[in-house]
Amino acid sequence: MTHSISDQEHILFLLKELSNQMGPKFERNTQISLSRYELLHQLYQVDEIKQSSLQKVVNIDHAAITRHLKQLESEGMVSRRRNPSDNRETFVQLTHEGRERIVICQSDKLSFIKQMFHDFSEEELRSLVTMLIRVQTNIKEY
Amino acid sequence: MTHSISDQEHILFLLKELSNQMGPKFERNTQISLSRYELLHQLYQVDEIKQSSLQKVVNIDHAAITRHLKQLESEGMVSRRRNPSDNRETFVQLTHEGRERIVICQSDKLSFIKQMFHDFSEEELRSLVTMLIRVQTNIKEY
DNA sequence: GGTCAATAATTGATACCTCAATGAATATAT
DNA sequence: ATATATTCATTGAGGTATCAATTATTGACC
Repeated sequence: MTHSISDQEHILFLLKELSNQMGPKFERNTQISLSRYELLHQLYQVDEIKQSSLQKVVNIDHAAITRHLKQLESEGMVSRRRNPSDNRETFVQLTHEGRERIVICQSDKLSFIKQMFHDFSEEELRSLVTMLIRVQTNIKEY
Repeated sequence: MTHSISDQEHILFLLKELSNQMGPKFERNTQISLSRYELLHQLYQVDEIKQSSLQKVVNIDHAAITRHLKQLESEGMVSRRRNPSDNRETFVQLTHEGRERIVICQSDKLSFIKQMFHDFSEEELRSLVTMLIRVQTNIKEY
C-alpha cells in the first residue's frame, strides 16, 4: 500500500527545489519576479478587485500582498483606492503602465515556459495541473 | 500546438504556491524545516559525504548549505571535519543525536505526506515524480 | 620554484515568505 | 446606545533563498 514513501518524499523535495530554481530564472528572463507577475497577471483580467479577493486568488500571505502592491504602486504599475462604502477595503487596479509592463514581458515569459515544458504533451500538462491542484487542496485542509 | 499556455502558466504559479504553503506546514508538523529535513535525510543514507557533493544532491545553493550545516552543527545534529588530504573540502556526517532526530520525526512526516497524497495512486505518484524531474531538467539548462 | 587558474567554503547584500500582533473601520448584540 | 466581536490592511520579527564577492587551498604550467 504505502510502499512508495520514497516517491512521496521525493515529490516533497522536488516541489521545493523546483520553486527555488524556477523563481530566480523566471525573474532574470522577464525582469519581474514570479509573484509580482502573478499579481499583474490576475489584475490584467479583472479591471478592479478587492485586495482581499486578490489575496485569495494568488494564494500568497496578506502581508506579502501588501508589500508587493505597495512596491508596485510606487513603480506606477497599479493604483489603489479605498472602498468609499467600506473604508476597511482597498480596491486595486492595473494602471496603463502596468498593462504595458505585463504585455511587454509576455514574449520572455513565453520562451521561458516553452523551454520548461518543451517535451510535454497537452495531455501531460493537463494531468500535471490537476495533480498539483489536488495536492494543493489536500495541503490546505491541514 | 501551444494552445495550453494557460496550463503552463498555471503550473508555474502552482509550483511556487505549493512550495510556499507546504514548507511552513511541514515544519509545524515535524519541528524541522523541509530543507533541514532533506539534508538530514541525505546524510542518513551515506555515512560521510563532502559538503559540495551534498549540495549537488539537494539542489540548494552553496551559501544556504553552509548556513544550514552551521546551525545543525551548533545543535549537535551533524559533525564536520576537514579533508586531511585536501583542506578545502569538508566532510559532513550525522551525529548520533542527528540520527535520533530524523528517526523521531518520521511518523510526523509520514502523516503529513499521507494527507498530502491520500487520493493518489501509485501510478499517479510515479507519473508526478517523473514529470517534475523532467521540468527540473529543462529548467537547469537555462 | 613561482605565478596563475581552479575549486571549496564562507560571508554580505537583497528579496521574499510566513506568522503574530496591531490599528482602524464596520457589524452585532443586548 | 454602547460594549464586543469581526474584518481588512499593515507592520514587525524571524527564517531561508539566491547571487556576487571574498578567502583559503590546491593544481598546473613554464
